[in-house]
Amino acid sequence: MRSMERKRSDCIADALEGLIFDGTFADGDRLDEVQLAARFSVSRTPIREALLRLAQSGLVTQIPRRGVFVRQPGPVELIEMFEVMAELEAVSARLAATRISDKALTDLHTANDRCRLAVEAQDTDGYYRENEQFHAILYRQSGNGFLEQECLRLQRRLQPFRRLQLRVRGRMKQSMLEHEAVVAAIEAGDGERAADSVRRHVSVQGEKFHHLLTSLRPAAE
Amino acid sequence: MRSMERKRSDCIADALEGLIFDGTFADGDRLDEVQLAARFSVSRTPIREALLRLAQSGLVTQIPRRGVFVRQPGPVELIEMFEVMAELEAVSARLAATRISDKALTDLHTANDRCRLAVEAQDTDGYYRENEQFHAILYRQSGNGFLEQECLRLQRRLQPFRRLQLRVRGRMKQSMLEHEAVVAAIEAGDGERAADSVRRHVSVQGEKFHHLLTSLRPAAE
DNA sequence: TCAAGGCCTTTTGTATACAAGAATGACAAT
DNA sequence: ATTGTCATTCTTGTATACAAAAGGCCTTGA
Repeated sequence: MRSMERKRSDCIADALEGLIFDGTFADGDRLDEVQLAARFSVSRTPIREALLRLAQSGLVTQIPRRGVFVRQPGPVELIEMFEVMAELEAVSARLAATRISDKALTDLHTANDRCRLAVEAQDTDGYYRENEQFHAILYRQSGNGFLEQECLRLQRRLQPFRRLQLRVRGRMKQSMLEHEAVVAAIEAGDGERAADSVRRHVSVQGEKFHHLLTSLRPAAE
Repeated sequence: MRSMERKRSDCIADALEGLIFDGTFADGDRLDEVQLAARFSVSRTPIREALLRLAQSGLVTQIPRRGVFVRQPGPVELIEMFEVMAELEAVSARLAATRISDKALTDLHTANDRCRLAVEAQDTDGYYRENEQFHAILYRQSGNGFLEQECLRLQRRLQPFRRLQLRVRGRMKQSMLEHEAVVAAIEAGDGERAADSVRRHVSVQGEKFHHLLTSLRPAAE
């Protein structure tokens, strides 16, 4: 197995991602290299490499000779991202419907059962985790490794927002029902129906989130 | 407008991309930092930043404490990438069919006309350029800026391979016919038909490329 | 008082210096 | 002869030093 050790800059990048996600750094904040260097007790070099990675994944924008700034997607961009996520996942499901293995199908059922348990226990974090697992199986069973990676990438980017919308009352239960529809379609080997189910499932997330946004900021521009 | 100046490391990243695409650096080659620094007459720092960017976009893999190595996608991964490209473009077309503006529709016709001229002139490079323009209009008219960016990103990654498959005899003419079908569907506002046309159009590219690959290496593993 | 220009500070971008890990080669022991 | 171990060396990862550019602030002139 090849070296699993990660560079300091990678750890820092992950840490910064977390700090952005949990709101420590808000949208528009400038990330000062020397401050961060002090905070992590390293020199500017690994900080810069970490920031470069974040810039590539779109979490920050890098304005030459000015600095890097946190860049949270606005409402419009978020809706766009959810739309793309929905389509990517729909493709995954369509492909998975015909390519899925028997074992993976049972895994899918298992994941869904765990989701149900989490719903009954009102365990939002648990539901979030098992839900991710459910979707990850679909990505994997698309039989397209590249598609799988792209799905995971976007899912990761949308993570904090997906999490938020789960807080909407009754959302978890509804989400479960949508899962059932997806599983049924996959089990029937009906690619188009699976795609539609998943697309709707993810689109709803985007809509819920949008609703949440507008209700939180009634007088925003 | 915000600063258009690019850092040296960005230029180097672009240059390295070119060197990888044109085969100067073959698959598996190690990219030595000091050699590259000498070649570009800079220090290791901007080289490292450039390599980091390439690693993020997947052109090279970075093995900690070992170095970075050129990583061209193998046949399997290429097919996977073309499949995803086809689906992304299909989504673009489906959305564009209902969202496209009148002006963009005429632009689409114009781009297609230019493609036709290039075909008649047997101008492969010209066709490639105008074809790109044609597709770019579709991305843009999806009305989803994020989707547009993702399409452009993947298109860029597949660029050298798309170019290759155009060399197949009669491919340009067939490609033109497929374009016509796409335009017709878009004009009719039929999203599903547009999506199917585009999906087929791009899938064919992948298949042609695959055929080209296997014919070039008849005894490969 | 306000505006314009220049200096100074602050911060990024690049170069170099240093440290630590990995590969390679030699040498010894079985 | 082969294998294992140690040391040397080469390369990457990190720290620091230096340069250049952007922004702020003060001064000065109208």
